[in-house]
Amino acid sequence: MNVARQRRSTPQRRVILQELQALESHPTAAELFSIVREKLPRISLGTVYRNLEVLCADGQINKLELSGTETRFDAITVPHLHIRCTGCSKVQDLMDPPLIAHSPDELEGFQVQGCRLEYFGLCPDCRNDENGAISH
Amino acid sequence: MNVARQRRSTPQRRVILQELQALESHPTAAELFSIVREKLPRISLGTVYRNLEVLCADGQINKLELSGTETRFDAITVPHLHIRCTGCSKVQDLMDPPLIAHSPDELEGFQVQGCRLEYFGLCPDCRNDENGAISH
DNA sequence: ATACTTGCAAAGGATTTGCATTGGC
DNA sequence: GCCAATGCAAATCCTTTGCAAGTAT
Repeated sequence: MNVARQRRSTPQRRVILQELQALESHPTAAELFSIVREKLPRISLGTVYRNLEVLCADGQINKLELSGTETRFDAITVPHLHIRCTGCSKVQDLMDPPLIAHSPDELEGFQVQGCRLEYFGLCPDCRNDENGAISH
Repeated sequence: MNVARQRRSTPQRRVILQELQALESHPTAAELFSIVREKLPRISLGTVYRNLEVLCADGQINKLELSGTETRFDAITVPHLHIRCTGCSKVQDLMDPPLIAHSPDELEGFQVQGCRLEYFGLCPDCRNDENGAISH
């Protein structure tokens, strides 16, 4: 069994949470690292990863494991859907999703724990780029 | 612009596709590598990755980029949903999904290309293990 | 004082890539 | 013969981990 470890309040953990809450974006660990480093120049990337893990475990933030990209994090605790840009990889909350997925308790023998519904496409900026010139 | 490269038919490419089509599972590149190696002992993992990429580009197989795990591949070209076991990471097709996600053409400024709906939970085997003893 | 946290560096795992060689066409 | 494809190994990218030192409680 998992013995619940008691948490300590450290400047690192506080700043990481605070910066994440201040962002409306969904940064990767590396992005958050460079933001937090402005406040705490000596912080290490490992500490960021460890604290993101702890904050997730405590339910203060969410880990977004979207398709095929780096893990991203957000501080919004209410369930919501995301759309990811296939051009620039930006992830945005969907405020007005076309449908909300629901999870039955059981599916074909599986005990269902949840589901993930994620849209992807080109964000407004990348649509313009496509119209413009650059192809990949 | 992408100049379409002409494809050659190699034993490696043929066996990779054939073995993937013969599987009802959704193997990772590494799993497929060890299966294919029984037929072609000298094949390298890099070749498997490169061919999976090519076969995807040609629409003969699909890449499954599910939450936070390794990329998996399947040879089923009709759209369908998946459920992933959070215990053993097995991925199974959902033959009778509780809902089918649909994609509008546009969402909040994004040009929608598609969406992914994925369930996760404990597969029958892992449910038994939980009831048994082991906790992580 | 205890034991959770940190910084640092090294290790890990998945995937990609450089390069000389092989082999479809 | 040309150039795509291969095998091999090294490189890359993201993430985790070991460890000694630091610090919240």
